[in-house]
Amino acid sequence: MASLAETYDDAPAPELADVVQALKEEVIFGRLLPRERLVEGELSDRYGVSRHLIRSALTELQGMGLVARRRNKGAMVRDFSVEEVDEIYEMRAVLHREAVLRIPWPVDRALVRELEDIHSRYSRCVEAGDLRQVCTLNNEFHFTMFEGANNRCLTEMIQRIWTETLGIRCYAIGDPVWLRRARDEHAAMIAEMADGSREGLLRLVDAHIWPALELYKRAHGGWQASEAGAWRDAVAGS
Amino acid sequence: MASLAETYDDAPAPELADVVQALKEEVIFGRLLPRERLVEGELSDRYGVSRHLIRSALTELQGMGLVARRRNKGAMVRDFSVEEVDEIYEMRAVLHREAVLRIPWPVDRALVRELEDIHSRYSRCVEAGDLRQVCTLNNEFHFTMFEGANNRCLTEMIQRIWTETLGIRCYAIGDPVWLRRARDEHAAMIAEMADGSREGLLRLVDAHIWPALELYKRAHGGWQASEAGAWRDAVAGS
DNA sequence: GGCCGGCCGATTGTCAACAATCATTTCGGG
DNA sequence: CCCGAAATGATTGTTGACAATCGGCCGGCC
Repeated sequence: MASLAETYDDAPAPELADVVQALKEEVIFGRLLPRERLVEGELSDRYGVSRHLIRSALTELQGMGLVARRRNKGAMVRDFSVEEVDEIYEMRAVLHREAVLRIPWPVDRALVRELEDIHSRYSRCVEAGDLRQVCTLNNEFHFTMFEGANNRCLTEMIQRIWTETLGIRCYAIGDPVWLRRARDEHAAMIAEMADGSREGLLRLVDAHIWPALELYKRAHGGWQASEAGAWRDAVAGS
Repeated sequence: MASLAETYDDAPAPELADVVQALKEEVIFGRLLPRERLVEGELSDRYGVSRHLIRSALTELQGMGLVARRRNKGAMVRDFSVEEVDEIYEMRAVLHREAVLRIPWPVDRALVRELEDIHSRYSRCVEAGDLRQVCTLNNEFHFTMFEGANNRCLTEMIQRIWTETLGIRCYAIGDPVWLRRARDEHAAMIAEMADGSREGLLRLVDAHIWPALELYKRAHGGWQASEAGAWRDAVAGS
C-alpha cells in the first residue's frame, strides 16, 4: 500500500520506499524486536544510504505507529502494553468488520478468482517455507479482499494498523502451526465468498486476527512494564 | 492531540508544532483553500523559520492527510473528489459511532460536568464571535467526549480524520447558522449523556457531522474534477 | 563511602550550500 | 504563423558539516 515514498505518484521513487520496506521486514521477521534501538548511524551504514534517508524512513514508520521516538534520544521499535494491544486489536476487528460489511454481496466472481489465485500461490509458499513470499502474498490476499469494500479511507486505516502491528504479528509469522491455520482460514473465507453468507465471512475474518495476538501476549508476557513507561507516549500518529 | 512534534514527550518541543498548528489554522479558517500551493520558500519567509522546519511540518501534515505532495512539484492543500469525501465521511461516522458505543453508560458525572464547562465557554465564544477559540473549544469538546471511550487507538484514528477534513470543514466554521446549530447539538449531546439513552446520543453524534459535508459540497461543487486528477493519488498516509 | 558536579563520547537535530528537476519562455526553423 | 527544442528561472531534494543534547564516567568534596 501507499508509503510516504509512493506518495510521489509518477517517479520510480528514490530508495526511501526500499529502506522503509527493509525495516518493516526486519520487524515482521523478528530480526528487530520491540524496544530495540534504531540508531541512525548504524542503519545508514548497514543499508549504505545517507542518514537523511534513514531519518525520513524513521519518520514515516513513526507516522505508521511502528516506531517510537523521543527527542534527542532516538528511535526504537515500538512496543505495546497489554492495554494498548487490546485497544489496537479491538479497532482492528472493527475495521475488518466494516470492510466485510461493505463488500458488495454476492461477491464479484472476478474478485473471488483473484483471491483464489493469490491463495494458491500463498499455499505453495507455505509448503516451500518461503516466509518472505508468504508475507507478501498474505498482504496481497487481505488487501485485495478489503479493497473490495471500495472505500479508500477504510483501506488506509486498515493499512496503518497493519503496519503498526508488525511488531505484534511477528511472533505468528514464524510459527508453522499458525501458518497452516491461517492458510486454512483463508481457504474458508474464499469458500464463504464463493458460496456462503456475509455473516459467515464476518465470523471468519474476526476469528482470523486473534491467534496472533495470543501468541504475542504469551511470548511477550515477561518484560511488559519494564521501562516502557517513558516511551509509552512517544509514538506518532494522528 | 498528538502531532509528530508532540511525539517527543518531555521537551517543550521546538517550534515545529507551532508551524503545524499555524498551517492547520490557515486551512480551517479558509485562508488556505484546497488545491492551494504550498511553496516551501514562501512559507519559511512568512513564518520566519528555516525551510527545514517547513519541510518537516509539510511532511507531518502529509501524514495526516491534509497536504498532498508530488515529487519535485511541491505540496498543496489536499482536495477531495466527491467519492473521496463520501468515503471519508462514512468512516468518520463509523468511528464516532464506535467511540460512543464504548463510553461507559451511564456516563460518568465528572465527564458530563467537564463537557458542560467546555460547552459554556464554547457558547460564550460563539456569541463573541471568537472563531479561534470556538475552534479550539470545539476540538476540546469532541475529544473529551471521545476519550471517554478509553481507546487510544480509536481516538487517534478520529484525530487523523479530524485533521484530514480540516479543508472540508472549513466551509462550516465560518457559517454563523452552522455555528449556532452545532452549539445546540452539543447541548443536546450533553443532555443525552446526563439523562438520556445511548441510542439518542448515537443519533445526535451521527447527525452532527453531515451539515458540514453538505456545506462543502455546495461551496465546492464547481471545480471538482478540474485538474485534480494528477494529484488524486498524491496523498500520504497508510 | 556515597553523593554531587562537570567533562566526554555518542547520538540526534539543524542549517546552509549545492544538485536535480520541473515549468515557462524564448528563439529558430518550417 | 505555428511548432518544437534549448535555455532560463523557480522550486524542490540531497548532502555534508556543525550545533545541541543526552547518558555515562570520573574525580572531588562532604
